[in-house]
Amino acid sequence: MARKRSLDEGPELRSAILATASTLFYEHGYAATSIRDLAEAVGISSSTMYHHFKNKQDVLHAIILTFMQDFNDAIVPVLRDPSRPPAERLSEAARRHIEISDDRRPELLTGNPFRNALGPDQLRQTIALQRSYHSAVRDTIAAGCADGSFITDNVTLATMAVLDMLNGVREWFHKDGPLTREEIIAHYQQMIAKLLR
Amino acid sequence: MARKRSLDEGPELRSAILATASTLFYEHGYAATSIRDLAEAVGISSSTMYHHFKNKQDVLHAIILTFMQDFNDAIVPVLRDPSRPPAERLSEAARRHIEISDDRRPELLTGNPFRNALGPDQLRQTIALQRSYHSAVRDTIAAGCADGSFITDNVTLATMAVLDMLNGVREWFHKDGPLTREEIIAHYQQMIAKLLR
DNA sequence: GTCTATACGCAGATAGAC
DNA sequence: GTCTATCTGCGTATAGAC
Repeated sequence: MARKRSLDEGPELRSAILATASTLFYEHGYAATSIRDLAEAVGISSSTMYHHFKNKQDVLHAIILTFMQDFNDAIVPVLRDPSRPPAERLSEAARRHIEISDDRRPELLTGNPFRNALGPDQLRQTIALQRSYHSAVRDTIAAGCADGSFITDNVTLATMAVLDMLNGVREWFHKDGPLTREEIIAHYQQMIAKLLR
Repeated sequence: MARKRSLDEGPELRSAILATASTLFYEHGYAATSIRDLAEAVGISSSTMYHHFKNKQDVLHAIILTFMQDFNDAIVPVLRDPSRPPAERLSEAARRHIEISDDRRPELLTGNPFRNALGPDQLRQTIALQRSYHSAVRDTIAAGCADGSFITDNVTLATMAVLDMLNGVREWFHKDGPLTREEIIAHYQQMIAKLLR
């Protein structure tokens, strides 16, 4: 477990810490992962951790913030692209949502224990990012209703249903399962279309 | 926080411990909740905890097991009732799923950190219970496809989509929000019907 | 920038009085 | 059946050498 690191990987050390930390947090939780566990898994001493991060909370915050920003950067522009019809935008967003949350599974640290481990400002920041993503999805569904391509009794609930469906995938999908990720994406795109028609 | 308990509530003490523990675990996580935190919140000493439970892990296991058994007992018979058509069974199951997971929100302790805190046998038990619920939903959807009341390209994925939709509700629903729980249930029943048509 | 050594408190769990 | 007192190890975080 505690391999020695080569001396020239200094610049990438911060990223390595974040990658390892996200896996440990995802698997065992924030409180159950000690700085010593993390340092050992990375192959450094625990004091070196404190040279790169102020404290354990900041490691968590960096993981969550980076991921959510990347997530939004990859999907919100698609949803907000006025040159494409809403149905197409939502379908492409669904693909990316599934892909990113699968590819970077351990970085998606949600639930009360993670939320409550953040400081007040850090929490506000993540809530704002989540809200901006939710709004983009909601606005796209509303736009589809406005132009007649979608039908739903309640835009807010349809938004939550779609998001929860998409978020669920990474909880049960395994790449060695009976269906490829591409197949799952295609089926989910169809199910979302059905839900909104 | 640390009120003294009256001396005659001995028989209910175990339940009180479980109720308080589920809230603390749900809010802060398993590892972040110490036996001392729990004892203080209940109003007893930490050693009294060990008189009622072998260790902290067994408190978690008792919460999860009790909830999952109650959940299955309340819903699986509905799904397996041969006297009702599949669509009606699924709709009633959706109602109960939303109601129970809202009413007993803190007892639904899911995710890797909770799973990995259980012992191997305890984990097997919870997986078996989850599987039997999933199978009941899946079989109901398959039965609806067989008799022509449901249409779906993939029964397994439709099952997961429905379950993830339903599980999502308790994450964002608050009783002081714009919609009542009844309204949400009705909309979700409709969305599920649409998804399977 | 990384290490060893360490401060200091809190964790799970137990002993034994009442 | 509940308590006070306590064991022992591990937690976060820091000091200070190299």
